[in-house]
Amino acid sequence: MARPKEFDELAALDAAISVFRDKGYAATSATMLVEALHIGRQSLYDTFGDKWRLYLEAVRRYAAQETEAHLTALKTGPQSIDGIDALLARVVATASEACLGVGSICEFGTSQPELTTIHEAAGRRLHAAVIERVREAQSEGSIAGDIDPEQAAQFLTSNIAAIRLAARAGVGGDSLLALARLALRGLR
Amino acid sequence: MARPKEFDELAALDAAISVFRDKGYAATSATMLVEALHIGRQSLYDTFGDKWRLYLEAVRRYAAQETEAHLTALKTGPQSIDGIDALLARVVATASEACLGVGSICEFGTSQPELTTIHEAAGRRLHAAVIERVREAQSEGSIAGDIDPEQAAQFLTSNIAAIRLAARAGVGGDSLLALARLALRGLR
DNA sequence: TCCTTATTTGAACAATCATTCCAAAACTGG
DNA sequence: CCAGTTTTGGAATGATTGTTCAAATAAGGA
Repeated sequence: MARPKEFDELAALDAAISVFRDKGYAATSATMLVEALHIGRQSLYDTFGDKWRLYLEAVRRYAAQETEAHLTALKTGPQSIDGIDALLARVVATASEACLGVGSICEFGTSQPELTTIHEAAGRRLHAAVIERVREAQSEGSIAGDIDPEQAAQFLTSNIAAIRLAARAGVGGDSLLALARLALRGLR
Repeated sequence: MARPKEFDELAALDAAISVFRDKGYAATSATMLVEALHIGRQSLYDTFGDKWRLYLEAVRRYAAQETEAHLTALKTGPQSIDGIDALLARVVATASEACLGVGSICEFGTSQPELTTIHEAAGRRLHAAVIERVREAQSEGSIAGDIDPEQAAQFLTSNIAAIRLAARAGVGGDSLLALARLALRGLR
């Protein structure tokens, strides 16, 4: 062995995430990536293959990080509804940065199987956790019992995307908070 | 005067809309546009200027068409709540096609003033109509009186985007309907 | 019918794209 | 200090990008 790896691969991925999240895939050039990751062109291709594979890896990492943060927020509070509330509050608080998940869905829809697989994996994980939390909240009486927990979970995750989209459209923080509050109100 | 125009400019714009709406701006090439619009390259540039101006024109036309359709749906039914219901139902029914508005927001956020202007113009128009309808529904008793009509309107338009985003992510029609129903439930 | 004026068409433009080759520089383990 | 490997930047790849030039085509009005 001689020289070990000189750059942090995960840090480079994070840099890629921040480029892709606000430029999208198509509008991001290899040159932009080289500058943002602070590594040489060849290192980029050696490490990540090509632009598409780097994108997939970035989305994968972003989805994992984001899902983890969501699950952590979900665990908040004495009551289950507090966790759901914390989840939405976190989304509002972080809404100033574009969501790579939303961007990725918008740009590619379900046309790229490799991408869809990533979204579905992260989606299922969050979905299951939200469903469980909704069920608990129902037995605690803070969510109406006549609501299908699965539909409620879909509604919540869908409204998370909606809040982020509204933020990207320029809607202010106060209004985003109102969106979160009304979404919750629908489940009472 | 010599030769009249050989192609329908508005039909060409509609073709441009359908390309941009499912490829996005950056991933759409001039060649793709030429093929989709069924006009020569030069005719395209003579008529629309360049790719960006064509995009702006497409978004403008799409926004106008979509706003009009929304306003029409809003007028439905004996009660005001029926109009709101029809609005959401239409969104669910047409959700299989990508929304150029959502795509445009996702791709550019508020970074392009010319684009933001278009969105805001269409947004204000729909927003005002929804607010009015919400107020009526409140006096008819089908929407809770303690809800701020402005926030309710924002919530509704935001959920319209959410439904379209969910559809783009592959969520089925039944689930989309459930999303619409839960959104409405939040206002009761 | 000829001329004028648009429109269309296809070739050509320079620029940029993602990607690869290559050789020099940088660095660590031995 | 040397060996060996990784990183790096520049040059070059062929393909595609958005855009324009120039000639050909067509349809009024004269």
